[in-house]
Amino acid sequence: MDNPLTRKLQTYVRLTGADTDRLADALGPARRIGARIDIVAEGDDPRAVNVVLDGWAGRYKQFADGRRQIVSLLLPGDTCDPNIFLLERMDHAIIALTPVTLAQISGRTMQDLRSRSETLEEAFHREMLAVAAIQREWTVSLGRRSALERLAHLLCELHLRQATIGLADGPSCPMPLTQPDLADALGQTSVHINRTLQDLRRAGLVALRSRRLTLLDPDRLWSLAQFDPTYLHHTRDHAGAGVRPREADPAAARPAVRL
Amino acid sequence: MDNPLTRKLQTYVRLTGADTDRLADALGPARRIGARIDIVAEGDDPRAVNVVLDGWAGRYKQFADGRRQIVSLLLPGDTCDPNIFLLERMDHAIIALTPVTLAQISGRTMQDLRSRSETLEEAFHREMLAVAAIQREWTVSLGRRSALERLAHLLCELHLRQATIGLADGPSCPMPLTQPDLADALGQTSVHINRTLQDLRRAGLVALRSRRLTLLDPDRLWSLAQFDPTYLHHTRDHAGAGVRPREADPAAARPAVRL
DNA sequence: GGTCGGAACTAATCTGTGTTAGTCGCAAGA
DNA sequence: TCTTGCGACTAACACAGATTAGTTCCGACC
Repeated sequence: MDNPLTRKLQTYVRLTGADTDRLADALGPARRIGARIDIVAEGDDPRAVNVVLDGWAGRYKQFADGRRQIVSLLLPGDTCDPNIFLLERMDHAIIALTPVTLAQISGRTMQDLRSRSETLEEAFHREMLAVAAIQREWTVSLGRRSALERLAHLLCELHLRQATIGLADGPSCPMPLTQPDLADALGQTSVHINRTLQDLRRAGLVALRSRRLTLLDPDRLWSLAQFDPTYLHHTRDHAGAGVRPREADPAAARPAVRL
Repeated sequence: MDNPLTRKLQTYVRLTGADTDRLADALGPARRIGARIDIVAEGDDPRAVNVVLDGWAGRYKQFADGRRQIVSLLLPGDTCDPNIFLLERMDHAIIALTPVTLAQISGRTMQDLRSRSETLEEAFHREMLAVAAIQREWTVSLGRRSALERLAHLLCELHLRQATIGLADGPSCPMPLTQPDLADALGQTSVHINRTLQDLRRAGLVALRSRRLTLLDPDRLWSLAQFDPTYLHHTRDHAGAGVRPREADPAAARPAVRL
């Protein structure tokens, strides 16, 4: 009953006890997957919906010449798309970025769940909308944000997404991505990620060590990243977990923070 | 009955006459919107689902300092998300990139449509999956593709998406985007778009004038872009419309085409 | 407790793309 | 017909970030 998927969906709608029971029953047995192992390969026929219970995973596409782009991150409570079983072939792969615990929900069960509960149906729809919005925000980052803004924005997003499901401890939270992982997510090289991270540290905005992130000055970080959490579409209030900066100044034609 | 939305959904599932009739009835009266006008503004409460019947629109986000990123393109038959009415606030705006004809489906009607027909329900779900896949592919383009590959890839995508709904004429199709539009979609400047376009022309790969695109050498263009149409997830066969190159050589560790 | 491999970090150099500042052509309106 | 404005196009120069080639650090495993 207290699994991250339930907590996640609770941020969109108020689930009844019956809903959470059904959800818990729907989850298959937990599976452990080691770090750096593909959970799903490109070209697979996706038979079931995978739910991340613990650890981080990432969707990615890789070119023949080795270039790789991580296209989204799956944190605890995230699913590899509630409708994925409708497709015949995965167009991308999913890798465990840390050791990961997964549960599966079969396509059949998923359809049952949604047809039995309007609330769950709505929750999954909202979840899909939120995922789409995150993907759009990544597109914006890769297209128009500088290295510094891009990294700052991602760190804001990851902190908030974790705070929402109770995984943040005030201004700090897990951040198990390596610098090469960050590079593949942000469309850069690990060398440049390192430089940019140093800049953020030197500016006193974040601390990041032993896989743990602390937002030292959330206000200035949000402002630098022009981070507007609206896009995460959490309707019920969990956001920020004590780290909600005041409204950004809309008059600022440039990020308020420079380094 | 022969509207682009129907044609689009037909690429995913086989719709019955009853389905297409219901769809046609669901569409509200057509609305004309002039080029460069916002169809939906950021912050709006989305009451209904907009469907593009004619013309091109684009989702975008704009920063206070003027930087703009077009996050996706809406072609005829595309909807601004079948579930959008669940949200309270648009996190991005939608602009008419050409004069556009729209129809609306209210949230209520949309829910009716889907609850009355399993097939329509599945069609809309598949449509959402395809849209998500396109968004991921854009993320890959912005993150890891060079200017040349990026532009080539987008042109392939736009040609194929139009071919699918019967808007392409063999290897050529409408392409009403201006170079500044392309720049905002590809995360670049119009100056560089122009340079890159000249390169593609000089290589004899495409012709683009008076808002019309012709793929002069689709095989080499697909190969340059490493374009793999799987991600569009059209299960029924409309793709290519006579311009389907043979399978790309998976052994090629580098794009086969250089300039 | 050593060694091994990958992640963190640094520095020098290179380059793809941005910036700035134009010209030209064309289509819409006055 | 003349203007106006925007899109297509070009050139010179600047710079953010890539590339290459390391060294150091740390944790996992023998």
